[in-house]
Amino acid sequence: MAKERIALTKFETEVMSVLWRLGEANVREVQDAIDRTERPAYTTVQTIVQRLEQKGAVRRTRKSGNALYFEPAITRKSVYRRLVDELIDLIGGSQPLVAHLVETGKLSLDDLKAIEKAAKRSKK
Amino acid sequence: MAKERIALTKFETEVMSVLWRLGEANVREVQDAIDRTERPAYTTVQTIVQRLEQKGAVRRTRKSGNALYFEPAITRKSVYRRLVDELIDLIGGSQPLVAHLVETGKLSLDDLKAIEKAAKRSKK
DNA sequence: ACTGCGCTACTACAACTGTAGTATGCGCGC
DNA sequence: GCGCGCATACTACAGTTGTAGTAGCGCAGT
Repeated sequence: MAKERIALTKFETEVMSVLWRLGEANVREVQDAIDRTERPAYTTVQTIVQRLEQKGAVRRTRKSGNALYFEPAITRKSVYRRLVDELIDLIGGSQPLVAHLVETGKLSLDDLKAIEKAAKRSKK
Repeated sequence: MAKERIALTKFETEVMSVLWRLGEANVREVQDAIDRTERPAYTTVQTIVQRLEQKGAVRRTRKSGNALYFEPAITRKSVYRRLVDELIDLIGGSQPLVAHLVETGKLSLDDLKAIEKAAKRSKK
């Protein structure tokens, strides 16, 4: 699957990032992995994970002690695609998006070259 | 100004896009310019414009008949920057973002080259 | 001057989000 | 075998967002 049209909020996406990184985790581990000055309460993270479960974005894998473990049920790529598509829509094309990145210094010409090279390599 | 940290929703951004394009418009014109199968009600657009006004993203310019005209009070670039920054944060860097674009075919190598060229030109 | 129609201003509201508390259950250590 | 403590399940709630209705005012044409 991973094709599902699941819409994630910002925070939900953040939690998914953690799960993609860790592969599998319980709520406590997710909370610990969240990188913020003001870390959300345990139950807050829990709620998010629950919502993700309802949406079908994560699934339970096992139980250790009385703690549940979760893993992603959708791919990082499918989520990124969605986010990127939305932004492209808003900005009006991927070219303008990248142009904007370059203009604002978020991306250097060297970066572009590196990406090009990598792309060429993987293409063939 | 245009430096303001104004957060816009998707729909608000859509309306801003129209205003950036038209330069100035009344609610009716904005509604007409919105490109959707299911066009929102006049009053819906009106509400959004009002919220944008409250947020300081647009300002009234004049009155014609009894219709108000609005113009953007923040720049396209500042809004894009915000959106892009958020996405980059989520994805973890602008390089991965562009790489993703290339991978998923949203951007061709030729596009990259074109951008590079344009960037080089404007740089000097 | 009057009236009708369009526009604004105000109000409403349900769904979604971020945030967290409470209650209860269950496994582990003693 | 029992209780402690952490985890879960459920509930709550305010702010935001998309969506739109209604009331009423003020131009524009007669």
